[in-house]
Amino acid sequence: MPALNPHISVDCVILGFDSKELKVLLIEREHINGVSPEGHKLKLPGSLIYKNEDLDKSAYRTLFELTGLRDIFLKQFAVFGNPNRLSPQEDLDWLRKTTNNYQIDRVVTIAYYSLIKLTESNRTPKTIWYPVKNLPDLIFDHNQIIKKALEILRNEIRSKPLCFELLPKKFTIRQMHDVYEAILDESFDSRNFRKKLKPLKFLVPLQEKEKGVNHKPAQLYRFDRKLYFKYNKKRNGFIL
Amino acid sequence: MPALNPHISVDCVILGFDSKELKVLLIEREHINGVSPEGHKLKLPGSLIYKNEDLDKSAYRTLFELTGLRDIFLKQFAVFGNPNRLSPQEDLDWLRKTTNNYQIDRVVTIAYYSLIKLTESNRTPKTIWYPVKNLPDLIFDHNQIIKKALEILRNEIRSKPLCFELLPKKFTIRQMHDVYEAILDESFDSRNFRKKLKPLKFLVPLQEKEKGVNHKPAQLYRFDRKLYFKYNKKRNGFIL
DNA sequence: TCAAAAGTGTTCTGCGTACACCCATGG
DNA sequence: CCATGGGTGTACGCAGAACACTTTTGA
Repeated sequence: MPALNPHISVDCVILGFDSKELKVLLIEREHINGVSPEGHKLKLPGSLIYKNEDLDKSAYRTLFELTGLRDIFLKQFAVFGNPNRLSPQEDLDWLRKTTNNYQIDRVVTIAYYSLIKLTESNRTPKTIWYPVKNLPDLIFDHNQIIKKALEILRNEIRSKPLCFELLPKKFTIRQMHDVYEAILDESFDSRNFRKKLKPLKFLVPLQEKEKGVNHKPAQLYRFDRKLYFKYNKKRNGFIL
Repeated sequence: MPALNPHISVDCVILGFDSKELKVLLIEREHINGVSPEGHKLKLPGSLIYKNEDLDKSAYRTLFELTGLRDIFLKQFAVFGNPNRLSPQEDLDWLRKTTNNYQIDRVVTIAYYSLIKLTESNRTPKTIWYPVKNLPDLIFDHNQIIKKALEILRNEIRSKPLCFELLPKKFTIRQMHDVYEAILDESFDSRNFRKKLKPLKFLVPLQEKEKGVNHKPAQLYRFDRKLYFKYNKKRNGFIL
């Protein structure tokens, strides 16, 4: 294993949508000598970077190691560098014990966020998906990191095609609608919402409809990224 | 002097407006033993942080020490952590020589941007204001940092009251207009521009007009920050 | 036949945009 | 009296917002 850089870490705020609400991926603080520290505190997936590792690479690696997730979009969104962020003392003690050979003093963390669709397949034993409303107390400043991620997401989702990260490849208009409502915590008239989507050429209707629902089955669409970049080079606001 | 943390630095992209174009504050790379290194390379004001120093504090301190500027708004906007960013070798050699007692290996830098009005008073001997178009080659990845700062600024200035940072306390509509044109590199119809500003209650007209100009003197305004926050809590787009 | 969501159109209002002329001042 | 920018108003088109009913399916 390469040497760690004990001054800099990455933390990932992975947000998922289960067709109802927005959830964040948390993991249990690793046990020390097989014993769980008091309180079973939860944390974001994250770790110290390696000495010669690019920050983005480190974020992808960490996420994969801790959750098995890979090939998902990750975006750096903020830095948390308060000299006292490794508190309370109990949390710092835990960190020191789980990184044996390093003298941990102060760690500046680079925070990333990501969006993924939530299916049974990413509910591994290691990962806990927690609704973003009413989170429990997390380790260090992780509550604050999530809060900031949500603020940034709410701004970016209005002008970038982020919602497709939260949806399956084939999706219905209703699903898009629900994503926007869940993230922005605001409700949208479905007729007006559809009207806005109609002219968007990068929403390609498929020769396929929803199945096995006890109501009129909805048209399925896919997102065409190429068309998006072709027609939206200058576009400022995407939806709403 | 407190101990430095040789792993983390801050760099400040200070943008100024001289009523014509946007300029960025650069400083000369410090001399080594009184001898200027070859090429007289320029750099952003920035330095390593102290061991126990908050990142924002460090940015304010650094800026003050290197340029004499204080009490200006500074905002963290990105992190640059490429393991090879301290290149070319010549630049790294220079950095090592000017921070004698520290072993510099890899430095992750936290970048801040700021906006100020450009007057004779901030043109100190130490500072060089360089038009952001056609910058020379700067040290390390500083060209890239400035490019990113401009991208972010161009987005933020549309939805936040940043333009007032670039203007004197008393300003005319024309001056605001020029700021937007300079930053967004786009031209605006002056009648429509004024029309958009009319309803904004936080633009308070003063009992005072421009003086000493050889044309009809313009109304002076001030920006009322309290009114801004009162009326714009939910407002999404500010101008344009 | 019922429940549940899909899908469709019109009207009104407000905002962005295009565009031309007279006004006040200093030189 | 001239040059320079300050300051004003109107008409058009598009886009957002409000709002109700018919359709298709599974149970």
